[in-house]
Amino acid sequence: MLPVEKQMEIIKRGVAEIISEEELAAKLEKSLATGRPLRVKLGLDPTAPDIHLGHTVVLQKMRQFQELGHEAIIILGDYTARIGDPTGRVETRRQLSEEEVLANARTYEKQIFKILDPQRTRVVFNSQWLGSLTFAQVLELAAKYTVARMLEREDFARRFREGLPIGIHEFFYPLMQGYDSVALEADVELGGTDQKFNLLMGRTLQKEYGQEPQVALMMPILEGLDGVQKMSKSLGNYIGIDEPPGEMYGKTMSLPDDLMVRYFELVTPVPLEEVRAIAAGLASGELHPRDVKMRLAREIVSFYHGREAALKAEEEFKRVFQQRELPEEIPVFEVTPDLMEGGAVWLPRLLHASGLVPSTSEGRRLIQQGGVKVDGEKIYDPGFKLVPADGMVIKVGKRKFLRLKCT
RNA sequence: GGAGGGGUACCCAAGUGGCCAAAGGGAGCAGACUGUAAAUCUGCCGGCUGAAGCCUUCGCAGGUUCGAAUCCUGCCCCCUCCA
Repeated sequence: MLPVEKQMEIIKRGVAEIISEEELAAKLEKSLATGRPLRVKLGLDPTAPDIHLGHTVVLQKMRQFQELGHEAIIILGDYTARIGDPTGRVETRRQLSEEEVLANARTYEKQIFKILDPQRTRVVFNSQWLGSLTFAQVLELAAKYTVARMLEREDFARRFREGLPIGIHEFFYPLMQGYDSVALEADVELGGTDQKFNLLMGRTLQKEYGQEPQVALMMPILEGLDGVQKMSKSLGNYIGIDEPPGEMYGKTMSLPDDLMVRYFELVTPVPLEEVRAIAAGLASGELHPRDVKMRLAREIVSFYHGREAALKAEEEFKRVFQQRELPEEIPVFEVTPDLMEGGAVWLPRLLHASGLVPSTSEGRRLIQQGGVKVDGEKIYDPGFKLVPADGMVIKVGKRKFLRLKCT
């Protein structure tokens, strides 16, 4: 194991807040002395099984703990998921069946292990202990906290202040999550900054149950592709870790420049000194932002798909977006007779039929805006009738291609 | 239980009888430029065989009116204050 100072440096990379650093150092000290690794806990809600880069911020941190020799414990909140987290609350979230939770959990595991070392990861379900609590035990747990203190939570406080509804049972979520820490005797709990209250709850409850409180380590919430809102699937501004290399690479390239350093720090394994050098290089103008972003894209794709796939994605990106050439693979669309009128096909209809655009009107608009090319030639006439030829290539916008097939 | 406020397009948010397919912002898309699917600027942004006209949209269902997102009735949902 590395000396405490060195461990601290690695652990502190990218973190938003640690409560508290002194306690963490003390725990590391003790761990080093006794040879007992720290138990690092991370709770995941297996309702939405698709992991994107935003989720990986905290997983990367967990990986760093693993690499330092500590014990990673992933809690799958199946118990929570089956009750149905009401936080979204506009439409009451559907309860998940046991099978669904298990299926999601399996998907989750598969994805998590793209980042974590499965040999050194313990995955547990919190139904294991929460499911067997009696009502009396639940009351005992609930009695350890007060409504006033619950309302300290920013989220609850805001909703309370603004008169938004808070379900009584919602008060139990922090309690349940905190109880997980008690059940596991966690040393450290990881989470996003939005989890602060819940992480602190773990500390409070551990003390109540006579344990040494865990260290709460919060990671920042990663901004999505738009650079403003948090990365989320529903906002569509995400990079999924199961996405194909080309998509991943391209999406990374569409990040606003300002976010590059942050991404290096939070979602890549690039060493800290190097990240600092990159930041400095960008600030001084020594490094070209585009090249830095390409490096970022390469790092991200490599992490999930390997070096080779990353380089291939990069070649493809250069070819299509820098040299404006055709991509290696173009989906083929067969022009069927029913689309044709007198040997030709109305271009917007073709675009619509092939799925390149959602409607012919949209196709017409794109044409008028100069967004459609046929064999490299821009078409401006929305009434354009195309006489299709085998192998003809249609380009819509910057990224959509289609090769025609005629029979 | 009583009094009041509100539900508008992907999101936020204007609009309170015709000028509303509905301001503005964000997101998204396209073009120009470039350094990339950055930034900036410009345009588009319900649907329709093609820009004229038509069809469908402002919580849901009816009604008044030549005409309704806007007025009336009922219903559903959300919020505030009081109890």
